[in-house]
Amino acid sequence: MISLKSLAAQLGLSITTVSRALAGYSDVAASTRVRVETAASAAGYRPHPIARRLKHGRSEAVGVVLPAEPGHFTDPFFTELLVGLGEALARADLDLLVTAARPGADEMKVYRRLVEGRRVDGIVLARTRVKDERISYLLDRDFPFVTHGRAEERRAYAHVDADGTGAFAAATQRLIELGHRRIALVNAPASYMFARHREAGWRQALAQAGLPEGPIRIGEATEETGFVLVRGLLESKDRPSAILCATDRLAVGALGALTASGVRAGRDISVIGYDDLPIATYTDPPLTTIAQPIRAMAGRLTEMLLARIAGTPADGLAEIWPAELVLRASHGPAPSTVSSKQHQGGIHAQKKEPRRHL
Amino acid sequence: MISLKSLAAQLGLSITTVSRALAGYSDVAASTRVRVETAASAAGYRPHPIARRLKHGRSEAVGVVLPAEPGHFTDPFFTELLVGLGEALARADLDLLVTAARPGADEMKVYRRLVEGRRVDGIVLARTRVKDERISYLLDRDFPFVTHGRAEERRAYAHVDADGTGAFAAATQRLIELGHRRIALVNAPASYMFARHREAGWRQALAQAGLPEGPIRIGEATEETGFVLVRGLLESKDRPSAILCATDRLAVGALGALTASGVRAGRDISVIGYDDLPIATYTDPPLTTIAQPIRAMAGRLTEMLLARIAGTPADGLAEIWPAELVLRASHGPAPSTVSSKQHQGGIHAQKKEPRRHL
DNA sequence: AGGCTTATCCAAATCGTTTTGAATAAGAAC
DNA sequence: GTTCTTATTCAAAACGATTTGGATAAGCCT
Repeated sequence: MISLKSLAAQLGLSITTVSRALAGYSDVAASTRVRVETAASAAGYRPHPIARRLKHGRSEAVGVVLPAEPGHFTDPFFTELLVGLGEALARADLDLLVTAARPGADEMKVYRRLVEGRRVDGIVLARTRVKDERISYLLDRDFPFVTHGRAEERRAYAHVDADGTGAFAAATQRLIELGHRRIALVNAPASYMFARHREAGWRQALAQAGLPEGPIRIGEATEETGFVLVRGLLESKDRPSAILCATDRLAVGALGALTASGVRAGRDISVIGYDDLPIATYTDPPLTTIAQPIRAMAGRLTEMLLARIAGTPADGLAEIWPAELVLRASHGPAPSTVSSKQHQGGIHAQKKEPRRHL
Repeated sequence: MISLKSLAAQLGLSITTVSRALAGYSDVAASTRVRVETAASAAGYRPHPIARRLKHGRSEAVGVVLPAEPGHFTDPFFTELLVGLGEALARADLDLLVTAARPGADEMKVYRRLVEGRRVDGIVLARTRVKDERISYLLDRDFPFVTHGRAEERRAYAHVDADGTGAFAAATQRLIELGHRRIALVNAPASYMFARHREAGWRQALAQAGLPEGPIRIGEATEETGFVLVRGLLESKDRPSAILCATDRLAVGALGALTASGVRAGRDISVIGYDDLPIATYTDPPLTTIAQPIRAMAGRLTEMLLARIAGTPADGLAEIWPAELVLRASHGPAPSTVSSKQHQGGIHAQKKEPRRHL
């Protein structure tokens, strides 16, 4: 509310001295510094952020663009990332600017507005795509940014990603050990890098076991898609005994489709998801899934972004974090082997081995 | 990238003229205006937002504070609100500033930072509480804000809310019509205004039917709470035949508890939620719940906030919107009456009466 | 021709900081 | 007593826009 000018007038000092006293410069007498500091805190003085930003040529803000699909709710993954970023950025005294844009035509306009309108000092990208126009645009402009996820891009860019390939390979391998021979993949569109990684993990484990690839179905990562795709899978002739879903939302829809068809999830058909949403514990049966520490990753992304803004080159800033397989009851032994083998995994999995790292 | 100064120099005009030409003032010759406009668009000139903000004394931003519970994911309701606000604000060329704060001690500090640090021109509040410190603080300061939800506050404040009372009364009444006599309420903490409203609706319908109040259980609005509370309810001596849950997340936990106890939801015990999250269609059974048009409400909230920022008094700015009961299969006739009466509602409810307004 | 509009342009002030480059005074060194 | 440090303070110039209050010149009227 009070400005530096009035504070200076009130103290009988120049604006310069007051400013420098508060900024901790050594060229102001200790006695005046104390006098200024007490007056400042008494008056509740805070430097006007906008004036400081103008002077410094920085916006002290970081941008995130939420994908605003017309009908759908936003993925909880995004919110979680947002909270993590918000907390970490607040510590660095940076604002988090959130925009919503429907992916497609509008989207790049929104990014251009942020960058060319100098509204933010840096950008956080998520849900990266294989050929990600946003990444090439920001690299071209040499604008600081970090991504959650990777992309096909030869130039270096700062990123943190979960090892979706490793996680899905481990999940697939576990299903194979449980006797499953036809393991389907319900995936998000191949344009998303995370979909590609998870698919690679699935393929890798199948190949390693010498198994043929199970059926693949692809659609947007929503519950509805999961429902529709799995319903189709149940009717197909190469009906799988296990289904890997690229996200928990797909898995929830998958469980719904199984239930609607009278198929017992975790017994007749195993389902594994990815994200470990809070819902996953309370589906019927509880969903076996893969967890990534989103908030911690958001913290690391923030550190990287601050470094990039400060001028650090992107070269070394790349980390792949392990993702954790969370065993619950939506998976179990393949039906054909259930009589011969001891029941492992399945409904008791959670008790026996509550959480295990990859 | 280019400043007004350099653009003016390039054109051989003064800064003033260029500025006024672009702002559309009448005191610049038509010919110069065209010349300026073409040069500006050729150079890709955009006024530096920070400079404009400093000059205008506005921050051109609106703040929202996300509740960042340490362990839990953020409620999808909030994200949906965020997306709606983001879209509407972008149209008004305002930034949306998102901060995360754990409710409690930190929280007011965050709001004070936004207000006293002049970081935003207005604030959007959600999940209002009965005695809401945030509201009284903002009113005391005469700072523009709008709320999703109401509070106990005699002064006027701009708000949009759903008629949770009406919706829960209608839901309860429907359960009563289906023969339920003991209808429990699994509620969020009474400090939340939405919890109080929904409870009032439940009470109202019970009183109107001359029924005694069923058991009440209260806890934070998470799946886990719903699970724990409903498990307790099943063991209690006054076990209900229907459970109203204040949110879908509670309802999801409730369904989990029923399943874990071998109780058939929608047949043995009816469950109704509130929010119509995407998950609600895919629970087993699909969840009967109440939907509010969050994005549209966010749009209206934005309009109100813009008006408040422009100086409109808060007096007339108050709207209660109807909420829609979405009939699915998690509710049905009370078990004791199922043999005598025709099966109505229940699993077929969705087909017979897919969506009905209150 | 002198006065009055009208049209067009611009210098300078302002928003609230930060920072550069002195200016001043006091004490130390000669 | 002069010069040189050192300590302390401040005026003024930025940052990039908007806006006030002229200034200038041309056209019109009497």
